[in-house]
Amino acid sequence: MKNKIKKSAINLFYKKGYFATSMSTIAKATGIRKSSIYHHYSTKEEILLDIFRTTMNDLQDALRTRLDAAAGARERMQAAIYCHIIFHIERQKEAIIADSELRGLTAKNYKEIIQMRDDYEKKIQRVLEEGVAEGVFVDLDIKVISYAILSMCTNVCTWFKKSGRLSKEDVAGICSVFILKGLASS
Amino acid sequence: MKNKIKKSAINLFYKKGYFATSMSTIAKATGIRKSSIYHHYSTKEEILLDIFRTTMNDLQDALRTRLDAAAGARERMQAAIYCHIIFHIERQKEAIIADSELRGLTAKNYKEIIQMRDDYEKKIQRVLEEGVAEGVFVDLDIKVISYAILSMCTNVCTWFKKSGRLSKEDVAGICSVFILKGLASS
DNA sequence: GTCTATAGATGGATAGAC
DNA sequence: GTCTATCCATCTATAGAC
Repeated sequence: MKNKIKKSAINLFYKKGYFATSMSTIAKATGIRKSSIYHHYSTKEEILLDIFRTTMNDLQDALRTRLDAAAGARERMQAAIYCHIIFHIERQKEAIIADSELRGLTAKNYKEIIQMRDDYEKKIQRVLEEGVAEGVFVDLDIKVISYAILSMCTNVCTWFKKSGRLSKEDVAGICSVFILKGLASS
Repeated sequence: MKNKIKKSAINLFYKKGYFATSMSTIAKATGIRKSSIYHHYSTKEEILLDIFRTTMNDLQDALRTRLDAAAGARERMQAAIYCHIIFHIERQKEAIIADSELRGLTAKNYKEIIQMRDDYEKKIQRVLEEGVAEGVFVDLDIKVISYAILSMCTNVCTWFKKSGRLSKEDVAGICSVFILKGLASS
């Protein structure tokens, strides 16, 4: 049941946003009364936090697995781009929530999630540093470029349409070629 | 006074988000009672719409001016990147609102703003097409690459810090070099 | 573990005096 | 053009029965 509530919340937060979604709407979508939700979650924010934790953890795990399986900065960057984009398409709803509902978290929870996001960014920045050290990437501003890459790959979840012209692998391929060309030292 | 209300709303929508901001909070920040707001705006949504219209119009105007002053696809793309990034830093608060509060608009207003955004995107896509036709840009997926470029340039407003290491021109320069390198045919 | 009922606060918006 | 006062809906959350 806890999972049914979470799924309803994901759909509603995705469609209407966190603050525009009420506990009674979540309850209705789940098929129970709103007071019953409080048996599983003590506050509305806890539902949001649960979604954040799951999403961020799964994203971290996916990246770790893909990075470990690749050798050399160029291949590792390509693996990271594919992984990030495909995750943000497959988990489109949660990705949009994780990307736009940070303001729904109070200080303590906010810090926890920001920490996870920072760790993730640092992994990408390390791959960029490796590439510069290996001489396969041109010398660049690691911070700005890492934000640029993550922004364009994250934002895919806002415009990608499953019924559209391109598959998720197509999009990952197009972005990957563009980014790696921009990074290349030669 | 209408402008004072708008400025308070911009600060609050930026800090807390549209749905988490109440009319009474806007009134308090403006130094009037909430009923007085309704003499200037008939609904809360109208305040948001006013912010959207102003921001989008100013952005459109800025791009038009900069594009008209540049010749050749490469220079025109560079002008667009600088223009877009510097606008999103100088008007950081409004840019974040315009980028994240679309769900606060009801159907009719939503369509109006989406139309403006689409027009803007098409201008960027036209520059990409020019570049491919001129042979200065590699043959690429215009739609995906235009979204990629706009995503990374728009998102600058979420991480840029005025007290930070880099000026807005620095950031525009770094992104511009990266993007133009990724686009170049040679 | 879900229910009915309700507390207690706050939301957007309006009426009418000045 | 701003004020006081208020309407009515809805919000998050809790109490206590079953």
